Amino acid sequence: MSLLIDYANNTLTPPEPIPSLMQGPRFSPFSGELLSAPSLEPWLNQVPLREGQKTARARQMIYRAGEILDGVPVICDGWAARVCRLSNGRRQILSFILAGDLVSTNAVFAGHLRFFVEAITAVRYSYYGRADLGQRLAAQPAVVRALLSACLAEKEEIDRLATDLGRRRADERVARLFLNLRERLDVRGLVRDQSFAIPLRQQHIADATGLTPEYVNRVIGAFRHDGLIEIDRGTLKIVNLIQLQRVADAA
Amino acid sequence: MSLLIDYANNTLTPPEPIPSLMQGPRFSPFSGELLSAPSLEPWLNQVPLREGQKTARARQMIYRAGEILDGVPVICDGWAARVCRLSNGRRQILSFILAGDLVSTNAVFAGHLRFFVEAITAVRYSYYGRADLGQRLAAQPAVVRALLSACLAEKEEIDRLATDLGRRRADERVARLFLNLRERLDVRGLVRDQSFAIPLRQQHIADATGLTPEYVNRVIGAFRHDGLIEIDRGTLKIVNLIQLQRVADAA
DNA sequence: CGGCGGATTGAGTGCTCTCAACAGGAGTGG
DNA sequence: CCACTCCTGTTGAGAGCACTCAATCCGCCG
Repeated sequence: MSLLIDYANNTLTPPEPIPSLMQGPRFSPFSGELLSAPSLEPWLNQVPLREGQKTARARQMIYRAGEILDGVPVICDGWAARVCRLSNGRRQILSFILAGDLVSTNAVFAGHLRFFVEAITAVRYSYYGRADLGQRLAAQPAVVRALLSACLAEKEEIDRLATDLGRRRADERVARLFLNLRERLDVRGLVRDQSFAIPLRQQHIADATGLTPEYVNRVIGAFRHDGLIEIDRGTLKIVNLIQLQRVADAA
Repeated sequence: MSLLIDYANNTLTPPEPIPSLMQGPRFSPFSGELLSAPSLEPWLNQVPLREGQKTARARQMIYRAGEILDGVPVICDGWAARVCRLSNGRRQILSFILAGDLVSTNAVFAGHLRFFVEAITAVRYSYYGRADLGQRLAAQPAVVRALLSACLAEKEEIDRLATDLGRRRADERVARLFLNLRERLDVRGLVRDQSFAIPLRQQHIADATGLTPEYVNRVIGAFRHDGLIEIDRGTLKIVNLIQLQRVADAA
C-alpha cells in the first residue's frame, strides 16, 4: 500500500540520516563507513512518482526484456515477478516483487532490462522519473548508499536462489520459498498467526523453484499431509514452523 | 596478468572519459546518461594495490563467508571461484573469477561477503585498500559508473545462472559453461584456434552446473563422441562451435 | 448449465544420482 | 628408478527423484 514500508528493517519510521565518517575532500558515498542495513523505500518515498498509475491484470506482461525503459518502475499494489523466458516455453521466476518494491535496482541505472516483468495478481504500478530520482540522489548522498545496498541485497538473493536451484531437492526449495515469502510479508505486517495471503498458482511456485506444477503439487501435498502447512483459498498457514525450517535446511 | 585487461569491452586500451551530461547542481553520478558498457578494470588500474601479494595453492580457501574484509580482493593470476557451501557438503559455484577480476563488487561496499572464495589453480591475489579506492571514486566520478555497471553485469550473470540451473538440462548447462568461458577468455586473447586452457576438474564443472562429477563426465564424453569438443591435458578445444551453440540453445 | 483455469492424482518414463570398481597420471619417498 | 599414494577421469549397474502425459475433479464465472 504505502511506499513507506521498509522491508529490510523491521520498522516503518523513516531512518535517521546515517552519520557520515567521510574524510575525502568532497562528497563521496564510498569513502565513509560501509553499507549496512539496506533501507531504500523511506528515501524513495521522498521522490515524486510520475502522474498516472498504470494497471495490469493478472498474468499480464508489464515489461518485456529489452524494451526501452525511460523510468524506474515500482509495484504499488499486488504481486509481480521477474521472469526469464527461454525457448521451449520454459520459464524461470527470478524473484517475486511485492507492493513497494522497485522492479529491480538495475532499472535505475540501465535503460533496459534482460528479464520480463509479469503481473501475478492485478497490479498497480508506476514509475519514478529518472530525472527526479537523479535530483534526489544528488541532494541526498545517503540515498546512493541505500540504493547500492539494495542492489547488493538483490545480488545476494539471487546467489541464494542459484544455490537452491543447483543443489537442493524439490522439497527443500519449496519450503525455502514459503519461508522466504513469510519473512518478506512478516516485515510488512501481513502475517498473522503464521498465515498470510499467497496469490501464487502452483505454476508460479513451479517456475520459481525450477519444478513442474504437478510435482509442486505432490510436494505441497506431502507438506500438508505431514502437518507442516495448510492452504486454503489463497491463504498459506505455516502450522509447524520448526519442522518446515528443518526441511528447508537452514544453511 | 595485467589488470589493464578489460573483460567487458573487446579492447585493451583505457577508455576515454565518458562525456558527462550531468545537469544537477553538483556532482551526481546518476543524473547523467545511463550506464552502458561496463569497463571497470582500466580505472581500477589507477588505484594502487596494497603492498605484498598473497598466494594460495590450488584448492585452498582464500576467503570464508562472513569473515571481516578490510580491503577489496582482486585475483592477479590464476583461477578462483565464488562458492556457496551448504550442509551435507553440497557446493554451488556461483562464478569463476579470472585474472584481473574483482572477487565481487560487493566487496567494495560491504565489510563481509556471504560466499566463499576458493582457489582453483595456484592463485596470486591482492587487495585494493578501501581508502585508496574511495579516493579514486571521489576524484573520478566515472569510476562510480563503471563500478555500478560491473555490479549490474554481475547481477545479470547470476540471473542467467539461476535460469540455467532451474530450467535447463545437463548437456545445455555444460555447453553453456564452456561457451561462457570461451567468451571471457577470448576477450583476454587467451583463445587460439578455438582452444584454450581450462584448469577445471570435472568436480568444478559439476559444482558450477549443479550436477555430479560422474554425470558431467558422461556429458563431456557425449560431446567428445559427437565431435563437439576435444579435451586434452587441461586444454579445451571447441571443434564444432555451431553445434555446441545449438546444444546450449541461445535463448 | 457449460466452460475454463487450476488442483489433484495415477501410471509410466527417464534424466540424473548413488555406489562401486578400475585405470591412468603426477607427485613423493625410498 | 621403482613403489606407493592421491587425485582425477572413466565406466557400469541400479535406484530414485522429478518429469511427461493423461484423466479427473473442483470452484468459479458467465
